[in-house]
Amino acid sequence: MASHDSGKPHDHSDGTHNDGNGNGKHTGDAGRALPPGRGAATRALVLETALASFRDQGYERTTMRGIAKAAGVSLGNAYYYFDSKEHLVQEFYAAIQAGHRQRAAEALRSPDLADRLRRVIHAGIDEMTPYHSFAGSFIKVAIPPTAAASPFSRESAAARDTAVGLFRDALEGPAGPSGTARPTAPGGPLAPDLPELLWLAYLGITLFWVYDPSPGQARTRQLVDSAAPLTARSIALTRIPLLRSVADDLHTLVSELRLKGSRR
Amino acid sequence: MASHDSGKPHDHSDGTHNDGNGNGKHTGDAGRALPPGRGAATRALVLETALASFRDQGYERTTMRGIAKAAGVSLGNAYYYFDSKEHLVQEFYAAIQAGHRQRAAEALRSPDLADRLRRVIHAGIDEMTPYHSFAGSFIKVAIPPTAAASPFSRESAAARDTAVGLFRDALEGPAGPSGTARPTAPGGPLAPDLPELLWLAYLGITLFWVYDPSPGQARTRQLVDSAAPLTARSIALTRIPLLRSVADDLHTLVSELRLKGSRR
DNA sequence: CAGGAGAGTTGAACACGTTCAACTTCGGGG
DNA sequence: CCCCGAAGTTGAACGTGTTCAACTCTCCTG
Repeated sequence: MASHDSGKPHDHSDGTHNDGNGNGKHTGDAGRALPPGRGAATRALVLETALASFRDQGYERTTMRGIAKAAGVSLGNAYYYFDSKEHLVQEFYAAIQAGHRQRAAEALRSPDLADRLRRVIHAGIDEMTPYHSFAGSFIKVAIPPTAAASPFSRESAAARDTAVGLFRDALEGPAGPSGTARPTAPGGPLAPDLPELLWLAYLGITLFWVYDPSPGQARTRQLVDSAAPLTARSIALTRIPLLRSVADDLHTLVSELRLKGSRR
Repeated sequence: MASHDSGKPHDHSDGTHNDGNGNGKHTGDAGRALPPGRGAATRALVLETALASFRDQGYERTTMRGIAKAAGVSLGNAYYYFDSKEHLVQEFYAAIQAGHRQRAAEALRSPDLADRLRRVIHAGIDEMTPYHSFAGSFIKVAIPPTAAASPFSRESAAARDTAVGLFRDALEGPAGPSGTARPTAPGGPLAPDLPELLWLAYLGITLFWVYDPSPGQARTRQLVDSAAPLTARSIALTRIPLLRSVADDLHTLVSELRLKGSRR
């Protein structure tokens, strides 16, 4: 059932890809509310209400009826903009990831690869920390491979690309004075795959974090501190046959998973 | 709410641990139906019906009302024996794990550690394979750390111990002719933790399997074939400082996770 | 044999996520 | 000025997991 993907609100122009502007997330605040879609304000209102509810009630206790009521719209209206509660969670992830990107900006300027990795990952954990108590319920929505909120889903493609790009930047390091070549770009036979592999490892760390019962998730922090320099060192050693073959296996795997993700 | 854990059916003797017989899972078939608890037959009936429904409809499409109807009992009666749909899934996991244990028996007789590991893990995948298409929804129930069906939950303690024991057996290898010392028991500084670590790795492989889109999950099979000998080799190398420190980190982590699991 | 305590069982009822046919609003063409 | 179609909006209704007060049955006690 429901094999056709809808994308309800702005779905004019049947077959085309809707590249132009269509996806007007939210207008500035509440100023001009006409050209970018009259319902954009409503959409933004519902979304903000939902995110706030997620923030201080968690996933389970957040109710579609509650969101609608708090936003002052009808239940059905919330569903007009978001196909499901799960899609709301997807937006939640997107928001977190935008925050991650922002927090990580400074870390990317470090000259040392291990340091960049370490700080980028810590930045992600910083961003997620307020939600740790709800993480268990949130991850439930993201885990099923067929879920829209899955990191591998087609719906998450944009967020995924941004996240992978973040690790690409971390690998490449800061650009020198204008025109200078990057000093620390790591080479190696599987360099093109590294951003995605690091992102995958980051997902693993996130899973670890979800289960981490230590106060303030200190153990996750420690894991990051240990793993970052080790990873940086390993990257320099990908020429060694043993590591090389493991990396090749991982590469093939990631390719297949990517295939799966783009299908749905 | 509902902070008190019930364990409804056979809950006589308030404070004691209920060690004697209490947990009569199912009587033989339908013969004598008196001493082991009059409702044991009903419980078994509901459970079997539920497992069958899981098997050929998956988790989502299986309905508590559907189970009750198919079993010929009322909805509330099903809830009398199983606190929630999730607890039914937990029994499902237990059943799979029992099947795993059985399938793995032969593999444990191999004299080579890598071979034992490989075959034990393959046996587990064999057991799960019929459910791969539903695995996404099943794992959703097991992922939240607070879930009863979580591998780390107190409710899963028995199943967890059995699974860890399976890997302990795989590590120790077959006993020689009666009275002979085991030939291949691996030593090393963190030997006591190895069973649990292997079980943890097995969970990771299971997660991989859930996401594996390759036909027949061939890639998971290949991963197992690659990882098993590599793991066996690594176990012999735990004296090397680098691996040793990683192992120590993992040890502390596992200890903390175990704490978390026993709380709830 | 009467009584009763507890296991076993029932179906109504609740809150939730989701769907849907109908209604309202709005902008532009006749 | 009216009207039309699309965007936006509404609340009822469906099926779900779960809870609960009440009922029946069984067996033991007196």
